[in-house]
Amino acid sequence: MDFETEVKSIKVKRGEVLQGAGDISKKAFRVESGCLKSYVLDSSGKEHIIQFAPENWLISDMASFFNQEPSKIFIEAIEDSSLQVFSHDAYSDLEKLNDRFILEMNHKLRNSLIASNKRLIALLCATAEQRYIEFTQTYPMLVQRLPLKLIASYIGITPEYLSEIRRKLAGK
Amino acid sequence: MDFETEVKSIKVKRGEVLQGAGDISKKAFRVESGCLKSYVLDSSGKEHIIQFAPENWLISDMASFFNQEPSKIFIEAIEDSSLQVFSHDAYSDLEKLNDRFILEMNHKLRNSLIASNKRLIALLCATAEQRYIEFTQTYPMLVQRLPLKLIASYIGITPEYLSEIRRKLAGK
DNA sequence: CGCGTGATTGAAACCCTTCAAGTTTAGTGG
DNA sequence: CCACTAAACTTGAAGGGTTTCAATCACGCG
Repeated sequence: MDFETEVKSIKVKRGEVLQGAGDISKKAFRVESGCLKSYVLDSSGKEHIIQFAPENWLISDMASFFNQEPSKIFIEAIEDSSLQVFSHDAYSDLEKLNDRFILEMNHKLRNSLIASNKRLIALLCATAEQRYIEFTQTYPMLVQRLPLKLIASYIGITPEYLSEIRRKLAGK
Repeated sequence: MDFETEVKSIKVKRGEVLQGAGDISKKAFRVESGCLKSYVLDSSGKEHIIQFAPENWLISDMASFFNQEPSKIFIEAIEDSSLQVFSHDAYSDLEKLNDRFILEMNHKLRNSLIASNKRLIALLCATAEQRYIEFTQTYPMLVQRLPLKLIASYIGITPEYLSEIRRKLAGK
């Protein structure tokens, strides 16, 4: 069993849901082209975006994928996309057989954790306006590419308020 | 060079700062007894707690430790504590020499990432009251042990407002 | 005892949300 | 390629959650 046999490529259309809350995640995705999002729904049904995944990003519900417990996260295509799909079994095998794979995964996990903590700090420390500015600096491509609505959800505010922030910033 | 030679134990007093913002982190800590916190200061100088580390927890500024870049994070003892200290060099050596160590670290990183994402989701989705209730359920020991002020900082609100939440919850 | 730190309370102010309406933009089928 | 419709964006007013500030109270420790 080698790498090739375990990883397949698929194409999905915008709006397609690859994983729903309640599922036990059996798959992780690497985006070849297009863009995905992962999100949760709060108690009032509002969507909160956890992650965007444009080209070359990995996306999965780690809690569900690694611990094989029911997911609370949705993964959905926000553009027509082409994806590599990693099965949980393939991941386990690679982890057992391939030292270099583990070390690489180690570095990816680290970087994800650093990024996650950075976002946490922003939510704790920064105002909505500061978070928006930081987002535009960190992901300039995504600002062009994504609807305002999704960016608002990512930085933790309403689209209406982001609209107001933009107007204010434009006026400077 | 083996594990023992690289890890030493130290004792620190409450209030002692083990790492300051601006430092390049050369150390990670495992708490044997006592409790540490890590935190950042926002632009107005207010403290926001990233992590508590009671017995058996690891604490470090991962961004600085792994990437050897200047830290934005403070690490400070909130009780008299006894610590194991891991140097960055020791970590690098262990990573090169010891497969089992990498795999273990892999699992720890995963769990940290899952926890970090969980907290992110709480900040995005839940009200302050819900976050406080979740905190009391997740860390019942810490609720006893820590001053309200620190818990407020951790869940991202002011001590005054947490006080109000507590009164309201007690009234039920 | 008295001092300092932490907890509580209340009032005013602020950030952000909600709701509702109107305008623009983008996707789709004829 | 245009027309139609749905979706995205903007705007404003009202309201809620949270902060700020200031004052008071409780308490552990020297």
